[in-house]
Amino acid sequence: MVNILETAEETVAKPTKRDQIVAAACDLFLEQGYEITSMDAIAAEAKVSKRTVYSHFQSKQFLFSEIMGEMCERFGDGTTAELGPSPSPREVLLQAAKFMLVRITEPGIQSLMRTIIKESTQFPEIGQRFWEIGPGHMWVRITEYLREQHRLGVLNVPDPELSSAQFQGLVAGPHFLATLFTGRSRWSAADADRTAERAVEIFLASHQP
Amino acid sequence: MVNILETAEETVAKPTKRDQIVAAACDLFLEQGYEITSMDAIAAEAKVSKRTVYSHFQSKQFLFSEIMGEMCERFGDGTTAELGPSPSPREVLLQAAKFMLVRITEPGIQSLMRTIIKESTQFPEIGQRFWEIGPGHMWVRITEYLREQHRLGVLNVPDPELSSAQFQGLVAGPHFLATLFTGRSRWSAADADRTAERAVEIFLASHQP
DNA sequence: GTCTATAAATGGATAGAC
DNA sequence: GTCTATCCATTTATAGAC
Repeated sequence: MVNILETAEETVAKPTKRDQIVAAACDLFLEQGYEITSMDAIAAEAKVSKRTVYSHFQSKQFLFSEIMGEMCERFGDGTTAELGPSPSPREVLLQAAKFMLVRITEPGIQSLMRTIIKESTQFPEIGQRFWEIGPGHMWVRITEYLREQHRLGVLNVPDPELSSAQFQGLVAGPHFLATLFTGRSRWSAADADRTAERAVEIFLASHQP
Repeated sequence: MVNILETAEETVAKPTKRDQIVAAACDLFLEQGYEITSMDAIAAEAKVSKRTVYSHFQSKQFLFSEIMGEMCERFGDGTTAELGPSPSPREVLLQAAKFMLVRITEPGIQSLMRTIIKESTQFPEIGQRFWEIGPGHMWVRITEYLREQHRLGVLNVPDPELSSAQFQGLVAGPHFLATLFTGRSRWSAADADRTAERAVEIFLASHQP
């Protein structure tokens, strides 16, 4: 029911048929997954004939890939901000942790991640793309940041790649694992700040020089 | 191609038709997921007519639910061992961490988890069951253990539920996150021991009284 | 229990008119 | 670009013989 993807330009003007199709497909794919969602259902939801869908998107696979790719890009926006420069590692990591948690706890994003994980065996390029833009990108950036802090002697991080992954696990774990299997977690967006702070505390306490 | 589920009783005797069906369905469901796998394919893989499949399992949903439930049970075996009593929290947590990593890095289990995540919107009871038997069970046990250690003054764990989840994230994160999206991780089963040790170190360093 | 054959429904994709 | 109507392949599930 949540529509993440909206055409940026001129949301005021009445939506074109294509927009309607994209919105409908977006909702249904995220809600049900690729296989279950039929082109009939998309056409119906978009209040458009099935032929119109096919005149805009040559196939179901193409439509799905197009939409998911676009959503990955949208998801990536905002993760490009630099990590620091900031006075203390505590501030930098806290900012990163909070950013991750904001992202992870958005309902739309949860559906997106779930759908990508679901279909990543059939559409590996989508999983890869999301990884590179989202968690993978964050992992690389934190890795580089930690490596630098280690070099400067501010932190003790002999294996920055592993530490970076552990940081991500520490931050995201509580909100993530249960959600994947049961659909809900003990912690919600309201707990995000506290979770972030606790994660950073734990991480820093064990990486002092 | 990996068959996790095998009938425990009399694996020596020649497999019954039912066994063949179960084995085939197991393979195909884990490999392709619920929707894509057809009853035709299962019958073919089991070298049995489709009618025979239906005489053993009343529907595709039933077959899937039955098999996944059974695999959850098998997965749960071994997680029931007690946490401790052991001299040091380090030993107990290390044992738990290694156990988790052994489980997580098994190829068969990865397929299982992936399939459960995929189908947990359609079959929520399966996701729930797996959670309760697997990660959720571990989470509860570690929570209780940490609560007790806090009470005894051995560790400082003001919020055992959160700490338990963080411990899981710390241990599983590196092997888990990338695998879900890209299908492979930078760390493999060979790194498991080191990952476990590092996770326990980090956790303990930040929970000293 | 097991098979071949088939029913009944659905889904992806297209034809051709407007 | 858009629509109605339709083709064709596939899929779940069942009938009835052995």
